[in-house]
Amino acid sequence: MQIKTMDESRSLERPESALPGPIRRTALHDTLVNRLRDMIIEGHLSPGTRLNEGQLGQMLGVSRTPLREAIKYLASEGLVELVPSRGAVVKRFGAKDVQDMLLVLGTLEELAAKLACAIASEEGIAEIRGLHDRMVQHYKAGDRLEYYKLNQNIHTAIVALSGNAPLAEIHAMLQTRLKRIRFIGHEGPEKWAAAVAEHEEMIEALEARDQQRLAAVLGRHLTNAWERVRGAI
Amino acid sequence: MQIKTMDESRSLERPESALPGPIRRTALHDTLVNRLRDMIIEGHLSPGTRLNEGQLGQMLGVSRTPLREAIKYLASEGLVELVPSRGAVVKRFGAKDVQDMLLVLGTLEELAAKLACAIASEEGIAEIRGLHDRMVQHYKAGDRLEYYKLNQNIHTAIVALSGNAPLAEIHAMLQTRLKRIRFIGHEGPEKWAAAVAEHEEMIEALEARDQQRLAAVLGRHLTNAWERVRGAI
DNA sequence: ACGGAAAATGCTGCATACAGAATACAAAAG
DNA sequence: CTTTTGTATTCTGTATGCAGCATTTTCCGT
Repeated sequence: MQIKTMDESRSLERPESALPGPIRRTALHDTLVNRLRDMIIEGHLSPGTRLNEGQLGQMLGVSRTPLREAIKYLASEGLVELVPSRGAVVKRFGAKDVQDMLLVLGTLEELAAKLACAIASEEGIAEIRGLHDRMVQHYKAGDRLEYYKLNQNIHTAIVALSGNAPLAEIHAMLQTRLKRIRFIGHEGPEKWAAAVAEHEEMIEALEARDQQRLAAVLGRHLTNAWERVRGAI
Repeated sequence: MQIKTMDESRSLERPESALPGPIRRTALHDTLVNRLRDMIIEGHLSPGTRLNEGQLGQMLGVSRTPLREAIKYLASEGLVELVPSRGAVVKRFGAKDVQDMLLVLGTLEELAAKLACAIASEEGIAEIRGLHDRMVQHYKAGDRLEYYKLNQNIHTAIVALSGNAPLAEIHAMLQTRLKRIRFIGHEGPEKWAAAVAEHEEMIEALEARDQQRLAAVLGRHLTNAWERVRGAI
């Protein structure tokens, strides 16, 4: 076998058009990945079920080829499991898996908190304060779904403030895996209130750039998250 | 319907898939993923180069379809980047990316160290001691490649001792991304000796189940790793 | 000669087609 | 009635073909 180094394609600098991007050309791949992810997270594809390619492709209006590629992508993300000659099945998480993931997630968020306190811009912090305020409004209105979405966004935004791209990427992956679990965990009013209070403290610590306090409350927040979902598994 | 959880087929020692190998028992997908990974890590596909599907498929003896699926998998792993209408290019890491990844890797290893000290079995620790001793032998023999492999294996094994599967998985992903970088970083004799000494201290701390010391030396080890490779980027 | 537009080439993205494996079902033997 | 075996169907795994986009080359006008 001859493996020769492939000829170097030249610079290939991507246009990197950040903002002016109309949703003009979105590759089908991304669309499929997102739709499949949503179907798994929202429970339309429950854990353990096999992903029938023909059926699923017809349902989504695409052929099997791009669908299979999307499934392989999700497999690497850890949402589905590839079984030889038998296709893909939605991965199921046991209680220990969830606990382990929350532990890692908490550690990553603590790291992100330290970095964010050190280097975040004032605008970035203000943005998170804005997200938080909107989240509180949804909480007062009793809108669980919107609350939930903003909650996730806040955690993601804090990690993004760390300026560490790989950290943000891994955090997003773990959060995605846990979304399905959290989707189930419907905590009672008192625990919900406690979660909101923790968030308030988080924002205050961030605004004060208090690394220790932010890391501590994040750790507590994740521990409590485990308490909230442990019954639902 | 029973779902049996398949065990890891990720072996440490890959049989270095021979060319005429009609090993049709393993799924082609895994084979392709591994071979592409190796080609990227070992530099046969340098960062920035486009992955030409036709050419690569012919080179590897497969058609484009399974190759594309493998590429999508690697994209989710972060080794290649998908550019719409232009295929996949080998991701290039800047100095900051490497530094960021090492920071996350260090944090994860510190977490793993704490867990491992708490729950590892004596056999598990003894096994790592064995790996370490073999590594030292290769060091004394001046065999860089074998030393390097055992070095990676030791870190992987420590993380595995934590008993936290998601942690191990993410750690492996990051380590894979960094393999290409470390493959380049040929440190001089004195730094090499320092690295070995750090490893010796790691093992001692693990055998003593000293969480603080193990976490500390792991952090120092990763910081030094950054010093060793920063020139090569 | 020089600049620019239009044709040409190569590659990706997607759909379809085909072969082999796994499962389900049915019939026959104990 | 249970078990086993042979067959049929469904689904996965892989190959191939075609259309569209990106880039390069060519050719014409100035």
